[in-house]
Amino acid sequence: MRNVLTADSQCGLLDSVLDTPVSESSWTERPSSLRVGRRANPTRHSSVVRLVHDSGGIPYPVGDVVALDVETDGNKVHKGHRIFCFAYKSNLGERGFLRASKASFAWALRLFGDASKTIVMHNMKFEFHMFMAEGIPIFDYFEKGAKCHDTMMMSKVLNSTGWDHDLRHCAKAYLGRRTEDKDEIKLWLKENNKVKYIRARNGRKLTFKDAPNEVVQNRVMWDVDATLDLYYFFKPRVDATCPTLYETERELVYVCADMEQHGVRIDITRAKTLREQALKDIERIRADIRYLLGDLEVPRSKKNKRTGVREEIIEIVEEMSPASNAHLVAAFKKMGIELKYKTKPKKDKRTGVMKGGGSWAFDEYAMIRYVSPPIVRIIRDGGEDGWPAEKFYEEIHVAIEEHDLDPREMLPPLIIKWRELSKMVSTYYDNFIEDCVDIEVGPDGNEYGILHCKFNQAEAMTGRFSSSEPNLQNIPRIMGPRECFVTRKGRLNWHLDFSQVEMRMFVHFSRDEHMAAAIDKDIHLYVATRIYKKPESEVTKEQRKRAKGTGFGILYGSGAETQAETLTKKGLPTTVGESTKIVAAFHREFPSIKRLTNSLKAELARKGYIENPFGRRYYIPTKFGYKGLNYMCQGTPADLIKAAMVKIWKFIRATGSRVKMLMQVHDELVLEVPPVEVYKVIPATIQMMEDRVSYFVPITVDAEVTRRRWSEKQDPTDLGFVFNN
DNA sequence: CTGAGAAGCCC
DNA sequence: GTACGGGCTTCTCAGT
Repeated sequence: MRNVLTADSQCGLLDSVLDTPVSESSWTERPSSLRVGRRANPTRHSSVVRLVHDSGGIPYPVGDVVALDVETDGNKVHKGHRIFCFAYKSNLGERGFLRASKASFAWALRLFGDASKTIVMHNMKFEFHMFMAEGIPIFDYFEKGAKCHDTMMMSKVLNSTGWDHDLRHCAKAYLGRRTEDKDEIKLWLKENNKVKYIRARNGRKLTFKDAPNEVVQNRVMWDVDATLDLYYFFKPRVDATCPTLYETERELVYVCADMEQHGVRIDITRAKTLREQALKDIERIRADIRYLLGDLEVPRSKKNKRTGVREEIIEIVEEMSPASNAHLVAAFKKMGIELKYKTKPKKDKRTGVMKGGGSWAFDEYAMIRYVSPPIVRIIRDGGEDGWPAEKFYEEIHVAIEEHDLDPREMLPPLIIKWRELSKMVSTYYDNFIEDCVDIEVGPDGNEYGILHCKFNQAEAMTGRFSSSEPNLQNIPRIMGPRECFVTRKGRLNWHLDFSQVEMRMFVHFSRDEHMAAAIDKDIHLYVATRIYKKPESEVTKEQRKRAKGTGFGILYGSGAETQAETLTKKGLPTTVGESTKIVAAFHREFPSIKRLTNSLKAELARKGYIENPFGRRYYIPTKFGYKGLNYMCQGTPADLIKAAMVKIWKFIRATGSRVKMLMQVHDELVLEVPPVEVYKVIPATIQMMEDRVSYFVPITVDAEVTRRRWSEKQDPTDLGFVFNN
């Protein structure tokens, strides 16, 4: 195994670092609770790997560029995971490996506060969280001019359409590093986690912290080494192509870190109540289905290991699972429903290659086609309005009776409801209940907690954020989950959203005068008047819906077939012939769109990429040129809101405001505001988000406010707030 | 234990 | 000839 600490030492400073004696006490200060795979006395191999000890006198780097990386016992700071060691390497070749201790954090404090240093990290938001948990005031230092750089964000802005911006991929792609060394620690964990008695002894899975010193050191030194080299690789390229975009993303890391750290407040009791209710409903549906179906005979195929021949085994299933395709096939067959619809192959996101498809389909659209109109109507209405299970249930029974339908028609709607409910439980309620921290009991006796999610800056190709662990960007608009999101005590949550922003971008890039004139009214209605050549008063609701669907379809680059399918799925039965006509009419009325698409394709062919107004480049393979329009219309608002977030965050901090940013949902920003600050902050914020001059149509912001629950979002004027711009 | 496929939630 | 944009999570199943 290569020892990174003693390899290629380039200067005397390094030697002085390495010669620092390892004190016995520094190791006993924070003894690991574990001795797994570790030598009893680490000092014994200090002749092999010499350490910068953590008992004071840690050498401070002379080099002005310092790469930093931490190792932790988990990746959730709010769950108590902490740094157990970290490492650095400077541009002068100085390196060090530090165990977590008062002294080493004091060292880090000095470094982060040192405006003469450039600190380089890969995914620095993580380091920020971890060092802030140790008391290092990262945000204050930002304001005092400390410069932290993030090679992950550099990678992202240089290649927004790339997927992998983690250290492993960057080091491999840009530095030609071999990644086997980096994986050593993972392999160690994998091996040792397999050993049951080791896990049993500790009562938990092993983490990086449990790995032997050498393994940890090799890993963290590999990381800082790669990070530093990546910085020098990326820096000139960023400076040459997109310095402003990078600066926004870099500063935005602080904003995201702040949002993630603050978190949103959850009414845990409400989540528990809703969960219980959903489970009750599920139980009832389960019983009904059981009554309908009885036992199911489900064929299973297994390959014989020896012969390689497929064997069919019949499994008797008493309780079917609505998520199991095999169960559904058996259930439909038993009900005597002839299976008709198969799943379609889907494009692999990365390669664009068609994958999958060919199984029997049981998604909602397929289900709807198996039942008669009264049931379809209930499924549709119930879905749109978010009926409680009880009502849904009643309606189905009534419909069966009134229309004298075959009771077997109950199966599809019951499955749909079952899936919907279990989705609510496992994706939303369960996570709300389990992931909350800082739990407290409110004056109403309810339990409240804080939910921290991740906002990822380097995931979406267009430049949007994504959210995960848990994802706060896909909370259902109807039904229970939004009831669980509550304001903090003495705060209002303000939801500021860009109005019709994708459509506005559409108009901006196409320079369509007529659409521009209608954008502040009802754009979809206007499009309908043009497509159908009718005055507004004669446009039906359906026609408007079709026009709206067509607008989005074109924005997404879709053809007539998909349009027809999408509209039909949405309850507007449309043939391919009809949709072809509508799409043609759209292009006839708004020829600027075709021109725009073509010019973007031409730009792509010429340069190999297209670039949005913020300098974000999309390297799109030519065959995916149809995506260009969408990337521009989706990516531009993404950068617009990112820039606004940085401005707003700086404003909040500069004015000593107590406003906090809570979350971002693509075209919407949620701020937590003390009532006394509403007039000071909200108009200013809206102004920072809006842009009434740079675009062909003004970019405007709508505000809504929640006093208590997200599900009860209101118009601010209804609460007595009046803004006159 | 992992990966693929299906489903379903958001903008 | 080509075809609906961008995300995340959960569940099941089959083969490792």
